[in-house]
Amino acid sequence: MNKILKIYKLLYDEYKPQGWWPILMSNESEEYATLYHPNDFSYPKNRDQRFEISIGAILTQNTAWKNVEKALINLKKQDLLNCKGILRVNEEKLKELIRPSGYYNQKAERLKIFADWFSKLRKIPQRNELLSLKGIGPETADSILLYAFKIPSFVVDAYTKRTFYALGLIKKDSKYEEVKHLFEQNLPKDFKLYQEYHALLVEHAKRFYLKNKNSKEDFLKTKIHH
DNA sequence: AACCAGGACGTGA
DNA sequence: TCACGTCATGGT
Repeated sequence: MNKILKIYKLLYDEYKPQGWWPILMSNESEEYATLYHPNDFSYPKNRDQRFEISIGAILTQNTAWKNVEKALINLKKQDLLNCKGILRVNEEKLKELIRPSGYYNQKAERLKIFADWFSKLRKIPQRNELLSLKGIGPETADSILLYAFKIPSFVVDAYTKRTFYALGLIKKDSKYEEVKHLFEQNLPKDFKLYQEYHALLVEHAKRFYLKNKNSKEDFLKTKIHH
């Protein structure tokens, strides 16, 4: 078994399935929260849910999910968490609603641009189409493809790089596409596996590779060799 | 009370 | 191509 797949199995055995992507739900008392759904890999119910996941991917750029959740709830309460809603609301109002997620000036503009593109979307998007939109870089594009459209496109984030650099599997200055290829060339092309692997790496890195606070020794270091 | 979070873009060399 | 500054709120 190759090392990349072995690491996945070690992570999967260590942590519970993570159930990304978190979706906005309301409980009995009509309070909203984003919830994870372990072992649920069903295709997004409808167009609105694919849109919600995409918007979340944009809003979470360099931002803690808790802050994104606040923004999503603000939009939902105004019935604006859908393509038409984002197109309808005026940009200043949009800025106000997504303010908790940070960078709200640029993110508001980018949500508008994305909603405009999404409204004309009639087929599965290509990666290059997404990358051509202002505000969507490689990680956001891959997140949208993988979680909103269930296309096996591996997501590489800062946590992934930190962990794999610590394990000696990539260089510190490895490019996004290099790391992406490393995973995709060593894994079966399975969107469920890609989703779970990415989420598990985030969970692992939060425990062992928080910036400037890597106190504990990564258990993977000893186990990946035998 | 600094430091950082599930990045991306514009600029200058 | 690429290093660097910028964008911004909220949690620890």
